[in-house]
Amino acid sequence: MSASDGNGESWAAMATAGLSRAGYRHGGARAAVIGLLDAQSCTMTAYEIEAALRDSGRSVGRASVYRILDELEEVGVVTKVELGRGQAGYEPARPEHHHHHIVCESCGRVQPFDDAGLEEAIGRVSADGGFEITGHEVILRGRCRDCR
Amino acid sequence: MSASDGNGESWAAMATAGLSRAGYRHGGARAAVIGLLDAQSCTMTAYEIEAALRDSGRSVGRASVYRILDELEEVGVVTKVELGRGQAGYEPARPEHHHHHIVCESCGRVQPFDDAGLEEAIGRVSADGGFEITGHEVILRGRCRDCR
DNA sequence: TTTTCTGCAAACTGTTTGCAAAGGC
DNA sequence: GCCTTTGCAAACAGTTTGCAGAAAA
Repeated sequence: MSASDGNGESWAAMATAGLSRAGYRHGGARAAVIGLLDAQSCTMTAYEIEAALRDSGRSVGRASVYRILDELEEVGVVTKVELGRGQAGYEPARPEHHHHHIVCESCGRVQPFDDAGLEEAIGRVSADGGFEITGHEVILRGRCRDCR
Repeated sequence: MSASDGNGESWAAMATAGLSRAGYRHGGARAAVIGLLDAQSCTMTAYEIEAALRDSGRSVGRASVYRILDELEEVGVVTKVELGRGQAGYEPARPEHHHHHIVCESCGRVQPFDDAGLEEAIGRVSADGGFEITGHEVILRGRCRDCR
C-alpha cells in the first residue's frame, strides 16, 4: 500500500513521494522539473527541459536539471532513453503506458509505439541469460513522413 | 551477384569491396580497422579499437578511427550500437548473425543474444507507423553475473 | 542552525573538424 | 602528379563536478 502503487495518484505526486522516501528534500527546482514532466507523455531531452522551464519563467540551472533527472531515474519514476548521437531523452515512468520509441534520423523527432508481442518476447529473453535484467529499450530508427 | 551478397566471402573482403564500390580508396588505416573488426563477433567502442590497434603496433589516429567507422556504417557493413552513457559500440554487420545486446550497467560488459520471436515482433511494428524504418536496436540493461 | 539544494562556471568525455603532410592510383 | 586519406591538435556538444550562496527542515 505504499504511495508508489500509483492507485489513482498523479505521476507528480508519486514522483515527489518517491523522492522524499529516498531522503531528498522538496526544493523549488525539483518541483519545477516534476511539474513539467508530469505534463509529458513522451521524452524530452535535458536541453528541451531546460529551455521549457526558462520559457515558463521558472528557469533551473543546467546542472540541477541533470541532477534532478538522475535522482528521479534512480528512484524509478523517470525513464532515460538513449536517443543516439550522444543524447538522452527523459520521460515520466508510467508502467500502465509502457512504450518504446521510433526516432527520425534526420530531424530527431521521437514517436512512441507499443506492442504486446514485443514485450512478451523481451520478457522471455530477459529470463534467459546470466544477467539480472533491470530494464530494456527498443529503438527503431528511420525517416519520418516529413523527412522523406 | 555482387560482392555484397556475402556468398562465402570473409566480412573483411565484403567491407573492402563495399568501400571501393562507394568510391573510397584503399588506405592503410582502413585496412587496419577492417582487419581488426573482422576478428570480432560483437561490439567494440571506438576507444577500444584505437587501443587495440595501437597495441598491435599499427596505430591509427582517433579521428581516422571515427571517420572509417562512419564510412563503414554508411556503406552498411558495420552496425553502430548506442551503448548508453554517450558511448557507441561498433561491430561487423553479418546479417546471418543478427543479434542484440545486454549491457551490464556496472562494468559495461556487452553480451549478445538473439530471438526469432523478437525479430518477428519488430518486423511487424516496423511496417505499421508512418516511418520508413532503416534499422532497429534492442538493449537489455542489468547486472552481469560477476557484478551482482 | 544545520544540512541539503541550487546555480554558476569550469572541467570532462566522447566525437567531429580543419589543416598540412603522407600515401594511393 | 593529382586527389584522397591520415594524423594531429583544436573545437564541439552533452554531461558532470566543485564550490559558494540560498533555501528547506
